[in-house]
Amino acid sequence: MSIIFSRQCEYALQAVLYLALNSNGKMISIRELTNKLDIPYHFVAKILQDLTRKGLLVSHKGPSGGFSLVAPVKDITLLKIVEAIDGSGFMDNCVFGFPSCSCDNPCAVHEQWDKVRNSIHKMLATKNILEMAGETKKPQYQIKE
Amino acid sequence: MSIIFSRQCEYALQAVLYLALNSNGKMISIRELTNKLDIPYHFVAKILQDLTRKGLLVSHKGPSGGFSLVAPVKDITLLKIVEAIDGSGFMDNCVFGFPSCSCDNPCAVHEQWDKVRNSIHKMLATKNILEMAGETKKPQYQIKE
DNA sequence: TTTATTTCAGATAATATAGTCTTAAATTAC
DNA sequence: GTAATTTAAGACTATATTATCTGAAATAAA
Ligand code: FES
Ligand code: FES
Repeated sequence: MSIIFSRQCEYALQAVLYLALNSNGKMISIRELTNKLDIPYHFVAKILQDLTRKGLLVSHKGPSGGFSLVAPVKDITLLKIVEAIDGSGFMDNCVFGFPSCSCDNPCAVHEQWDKVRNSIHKMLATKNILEMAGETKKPQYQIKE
Repeated sequence: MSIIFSRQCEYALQAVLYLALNSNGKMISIRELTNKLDIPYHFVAKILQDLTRKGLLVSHKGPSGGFSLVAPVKDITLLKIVEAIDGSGFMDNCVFGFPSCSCDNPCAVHEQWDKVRNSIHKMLATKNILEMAGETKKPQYQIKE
């Protein structure tokens, strides 16, 4: 688990990136996806269903069914996926866990943390999924045959 | 819970900062500390014992006993506390949760994440606890009479 | 129409994290 | 020495997160 996201969220990110890279028109099944990425079938199934309900994916049942990204891929950023799973405000809390995080009564690292927050936000929000896909060099995503 | 640390770790940070601000030679009891910070007594007790075993705090039993920071306060950074609780390598993982995080086969945000990592490291490692204490403006730490 | 494939939904189990309770041991103050 | 205070340690409970299992519903292909 990365320090910033839940497992669910990580799986969501991996899956969406896989869809962006490997679905050329066709749909991709949970089976293929979880096999390739080596992540748990049923658990990920639930996550994909969730993302579908939230309008980020489309699904289709039956043979040759599966999941794919919704049409306007350019609008999908990592941030949208993260917010769909971990909720917006996933970065609003104080590093020390103090009840409130504000400039009025800051903790010792509030100012620096604010900069880190901005960096993370930029990291998640500036590129869309297709652009992300191009920059990924993970063996799991090597398109085969 | 902040996105980067466990509850345990947050409590540890809060507690150590409290000790830095409020112990003027004397020891501070778990009771006082957890009351002031409004955090769970027994749970925090265990954390403080842990930090004591790891040499960051000293403890003393009996009336007027309690905890205080070890002598060379200048050497104690947030990073040391975090590493004592969440372990070192708490920041080594890939944002996407991919099995390995390296420059050889980077994910789409690896490069940017590396910068964030450095910022966080700097945030935790550059100032010692006493310096931190001075910059904190939380009502919980208002020193009373 | 039948069969195979696939998502969908809900129940259940396993694990990790957070938090509590109880008793013992040490120490101080009287 | 006795009583009060405080940390130490271990068992226990609660909650959240992660993961699995089962069966139903939809769909496509034969
Ligand atoms: S108050 Fe601590 S990060 Fe904002
Ligand atoms: S490979 Fe993803 S952050 Fe390094």
